[in-house]
Amino acid sequence: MEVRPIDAPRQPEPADSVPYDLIELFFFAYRDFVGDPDRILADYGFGRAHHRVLHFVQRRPGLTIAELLDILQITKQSLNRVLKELVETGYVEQRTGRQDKRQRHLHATVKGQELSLRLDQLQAKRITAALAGVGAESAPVIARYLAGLIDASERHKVQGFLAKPL
Amino acid sequence: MEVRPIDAPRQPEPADSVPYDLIELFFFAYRDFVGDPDRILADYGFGRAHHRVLHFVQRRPGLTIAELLDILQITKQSLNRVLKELVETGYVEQRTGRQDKRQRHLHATVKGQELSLRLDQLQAKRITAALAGVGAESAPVIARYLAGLIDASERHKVQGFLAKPL
DNA sequence: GAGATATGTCAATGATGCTGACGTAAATTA
DNA sequence: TAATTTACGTCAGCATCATTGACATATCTC
Repeated sequence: MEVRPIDAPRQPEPADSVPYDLIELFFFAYRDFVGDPDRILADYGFGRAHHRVLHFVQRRPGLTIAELLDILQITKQSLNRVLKELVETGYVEQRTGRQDKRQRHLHATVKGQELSLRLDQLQAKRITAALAGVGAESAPVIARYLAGLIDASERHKVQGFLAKPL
Repeated sequence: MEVRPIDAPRQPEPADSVPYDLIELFFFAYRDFVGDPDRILADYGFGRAHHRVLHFVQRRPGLTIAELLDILQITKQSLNRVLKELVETGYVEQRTGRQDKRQRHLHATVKGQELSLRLDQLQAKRITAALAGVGAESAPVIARYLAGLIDASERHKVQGFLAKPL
């Protein structure tokens, strides 16, 4: 009564066109990449979502809610919870827009900058070590590869975003 | 009464040792990388966790529960729910070990292999396109970079895992 | 036979996301 | 000026994926 699965022909037609190693390495690498910050964030009662918000706010002082939503691609309800917590605990500050008073410009406080930098440095350390293993001259190739993985429709926006780090 | 955040000195000491572009590209790339499968999985009532289980079971026929837990690094309670669903819907099959009857050896059914391949091919397509952008000869460098991001304590295990795709 | 091991399961909880609906203030446009 | 749109906030409910802790069962090992 048991349906015998066939273990043999796993790649029916497209032969070995599937780069399984890159797929799996990406999974493992991302898992460990976010693992370091996760452990620290837990001490603050924060999660990965808080890190993302804090990171982008710190990197782009004056960012508006709408811009942040566009970057993170989550709903405003999802953002609101974590952002509210970051504001209430003094890591992020909101300033009403001078030109457009409907907007809220986000800024990391000194406390927020310190935490953000601490977390980013953990990831930087990991990246630097990995780069050292392949030669730092490969950094641009890796950056272009990662950019190539981004949705084509998003790529231009992201690259513009990266271009102006301030 | 308002604490003025300072936007200027964002990198107090370590200057520009933080590779922000690689940090952010990794985030965006991973987000879109898992986005494709996510949309399809939703049609099946599955989530990302189901994909991960199905993928590794398909790649490693005969995998035991303990081995799978070690790969995914989640608790058995977390695994149990998604695995049970995959078994009940006929994507994965469990076979009691012949030598050690306590073990459950996991196998993807034909149906499971088809779904797994379909999802993996989506990611493969994205990877192939990104590789084409940087030149396919860079694949080994990228693979080594990603391996370098993995926890040193895990790296050997993962690389051994990748080596024998069976 | 005792203890360790592999797995399964119940219950409660938390983090992160979602949809839908509604409200308010401010900007824009007719 | 009046109507509409935009930017943001919030309430309520829900889904997924993860957690911890406790306990049960079958099987293997010593």
